[in-house]
Amino acid sequence: MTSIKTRIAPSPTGYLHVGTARTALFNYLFAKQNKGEFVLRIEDTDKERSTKEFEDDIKEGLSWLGIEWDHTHTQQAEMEHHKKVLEELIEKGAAYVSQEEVKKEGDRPEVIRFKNPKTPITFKDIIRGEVTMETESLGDFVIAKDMESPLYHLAVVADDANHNVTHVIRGEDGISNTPRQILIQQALGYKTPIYAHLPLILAPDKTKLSKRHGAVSIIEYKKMGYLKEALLNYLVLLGWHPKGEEEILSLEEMIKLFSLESVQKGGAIFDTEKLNWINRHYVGNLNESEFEKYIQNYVPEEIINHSKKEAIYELLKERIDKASDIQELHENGELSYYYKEPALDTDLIGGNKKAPPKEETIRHLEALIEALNNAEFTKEDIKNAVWSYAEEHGRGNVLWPMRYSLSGAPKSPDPFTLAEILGKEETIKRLTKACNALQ
RNA sequence: GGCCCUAUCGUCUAGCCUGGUCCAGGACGCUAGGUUUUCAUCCUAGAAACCCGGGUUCAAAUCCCGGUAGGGUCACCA
Repeated sequence: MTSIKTRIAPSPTGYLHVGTARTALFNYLFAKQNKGEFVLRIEDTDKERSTKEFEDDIKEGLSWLGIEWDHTHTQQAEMEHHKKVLEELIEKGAAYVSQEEVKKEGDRPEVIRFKNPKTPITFKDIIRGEVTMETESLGDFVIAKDMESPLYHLAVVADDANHNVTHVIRGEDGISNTPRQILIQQALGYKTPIYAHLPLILAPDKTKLSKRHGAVSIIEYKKMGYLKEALLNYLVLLGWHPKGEEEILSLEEMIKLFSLESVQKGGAIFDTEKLNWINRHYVGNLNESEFEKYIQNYVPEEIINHSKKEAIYELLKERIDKASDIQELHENGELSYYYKEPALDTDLIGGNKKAPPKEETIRHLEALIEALNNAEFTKEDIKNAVWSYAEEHGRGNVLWPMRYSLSGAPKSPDPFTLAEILGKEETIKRLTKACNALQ
């Protein structure tokens, strides 16, 4: 049995987007679980549009995700071989130099066309079964601009054969290219690889991902603060599902459980909500130091230098889906109260809806100040100092003013945690200020 | 338009090959309730789907046929 080899063959004319990343992942998974090889081939035959920047982005994205390739090569480096294949094709009479009408700028008067035998092509697709296509309408398609400039179909066939690629796992948009490639393989006497055409990842409007809709670089997801484990986990669930009901999977588990045969046929819409949920799950598993490192570029200085930053981080952890959410929290004023005395809206001190008369709220605040003056300042002690009073006068009536006085925000963590983080002096100060504001 | 692919809750999907155990299961989201005020977390409950029409069969989400809908692809791009 020959050993299995798969490849991901992106062209450096665009970023590594989620579609390509998912295709790479499936290729990787299939190769690894079969103890085979996974290679990266940069398809840069289009010299005008290929850039180093995109090539770097593709490699950076794959590396970040942990999708490691065993070998890499560019098609530019295969030029000599392509030329030889082209010559062989012409020699065999399977391709010919064709005189062309120059229709648009850049057109050449002479190109190389494949002599299409126009026989119907049937190929085996692991995901879709047998697929048959007529090739009549393809005509004598162009396979090279000249002997030095092979085009996609020729290069793909030459490279896959030359590098012994056994399984071509690619997006469904490649399915209509397959007959052309098989025709070339047959003319050359090459073995046809086994195909598997993956369902497309769709934008929310059910169309193919495009530059204006979702086809951004994977690196952008990294910048938004998505964890690679989460993105990988979400991606593997797009078009495939493990047998059991557990959806949270590590790369190792994916390699073990993945099955190309059970890949879905229909396209899958990319759902940011679920990605966020999965990311939140992985964020929750981060330990203290991992979490601190994870959010370091998103947290304001004041929090980083805060004496109680560990406690604040713990709170932050359960309020975010991804690191960049912290910036949003900050902009909404849900962070500044940890280090800065908040501005209070006197109408909100008593409560956000059915607030009791302010005389009553003043009394509660005074009682809180007195109780806290004599308390130790751990969360537990604070709660104990205040709890029976709050029970007696209505939790909402007492605890809301306490919480709001400390945070100045309609939404925030509970007042005990807040008070502990602020410390006794600052807590009493803010409570007193709220009390005075009501007079 | 030609060729091709696809069709289960809003979304990702299990089940389909080997018809009955499926008045269709899970997850995200949503709704309601609960957990020491608000927000978040967490817990519990709930609403929510077999595209349509024929056929085969005692029995169809599952098999067959036909529609319909959606998508992909038709470059001297990859």
